[in-house]
Amino acid sequence: MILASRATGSEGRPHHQFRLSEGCIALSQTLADGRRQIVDIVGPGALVGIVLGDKNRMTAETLSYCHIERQHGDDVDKTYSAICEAMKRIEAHTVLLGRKTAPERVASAILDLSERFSRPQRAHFESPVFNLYLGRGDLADWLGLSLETVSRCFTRFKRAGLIDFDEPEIVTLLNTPALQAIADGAASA
Amino acid sequence: MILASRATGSEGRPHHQFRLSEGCIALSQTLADGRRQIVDIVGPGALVGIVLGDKNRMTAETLSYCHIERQHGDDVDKTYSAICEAMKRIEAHTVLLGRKTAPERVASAILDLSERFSRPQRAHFESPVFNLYLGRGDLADWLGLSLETVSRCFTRFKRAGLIDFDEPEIVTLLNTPALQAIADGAASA
DNA sequence: CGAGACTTTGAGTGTGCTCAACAATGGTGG
DNA sequence: CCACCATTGTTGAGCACACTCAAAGTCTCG
Repeated sequence: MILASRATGSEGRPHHQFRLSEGCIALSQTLADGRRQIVDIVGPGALVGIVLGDKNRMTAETLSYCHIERQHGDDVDKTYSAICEAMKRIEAHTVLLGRKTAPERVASAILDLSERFSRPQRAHFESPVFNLYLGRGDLADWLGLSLETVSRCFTRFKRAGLIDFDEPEIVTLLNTPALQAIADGAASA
Repeated sequence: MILASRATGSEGRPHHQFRLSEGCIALSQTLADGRRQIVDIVGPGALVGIVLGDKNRMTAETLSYCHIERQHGDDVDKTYSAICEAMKRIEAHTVLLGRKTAPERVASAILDLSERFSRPQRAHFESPVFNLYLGRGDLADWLGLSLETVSRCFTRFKRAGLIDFDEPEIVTLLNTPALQAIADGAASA
């Protein structure tokens, strides 16, 4: 499912924004020969169409059922803090893409998505379980890797007892600190 | 030379911004083991310290003599369009880091910097000459490559007659369309 | 049951990295 | 002025990580 990608004009501030209240959206760009890069994964609470000028053509793709609410643009403080969040995400992702190894990228992605999409836990002692809305191919296009490399990292983490999954999209975190160490580049693999 | 990296608090909009009127600044982040990623290169006209919350610790480093002016934060439209520009830059850079090859990255960087830092041309027929404010190492940290790879790409472009330089920081564009084709992934090398 | 989409796994290759030596430049002090 | 050192850039050899190509397995859906 493809959403209209332009929510605002080329300059000036937009008159209203759209807030994603539920679901998951991928914003991506594609090179001439088909190489695709997912620039941001938008989760609940984030604004959609923040700075979509007309220079950068961006494709927005829903990865689940989504619910979007209109938010008035004159609530400047809310808009500003949402932009802050988007900036921080993309800045962190820049470091990931420029300087992290494949396992580090996958670990970072798992932790990031788990924080943003984990289901409410039933008991405090249960391991966090969450739904990757992205398939292996989408993860690859987000993390700047190939599909196969992503898959290999997942099985590696599974064999190492850091995560578990039966269906490839439903992941259980078994050892969050170890994953965090890998994501930060402090552990080997 | 290191600037103070926080120009705004953690949330809400800042009361004033700083506009770079002259010079060049690199914004970077560093991993625990020293790997560095330059997240953005700020040129004349751009805002400094846009979304520097306290979560993402960002280092700002001047690469030349700089002149910075205060700009009032209540000029919302100006601020907003500057944020737009910053977003577009970092989004394009995300594609570069995630999906482009080394020569494509270097060609993109040369073109980007030439647009933002080229000296006024004396005659219309002269080839554009500009100053890379970044050294090879900084370019590497910006483009997610190693210093040596950046250097090799430069000499490759030089040998191919696409650019020229005697001092490694002062570059002349000899064949902009060919560079553009490489940057876009439409030409082999 | 077969078609299609997605994932996993393997084998081999290549791009870009690491390690290393050398050259060019500029600043400092004898 | 030149020797000395630090810094930066260039170039080469070899390697490794991640990619490409390929095949087989799983699941859903018609």
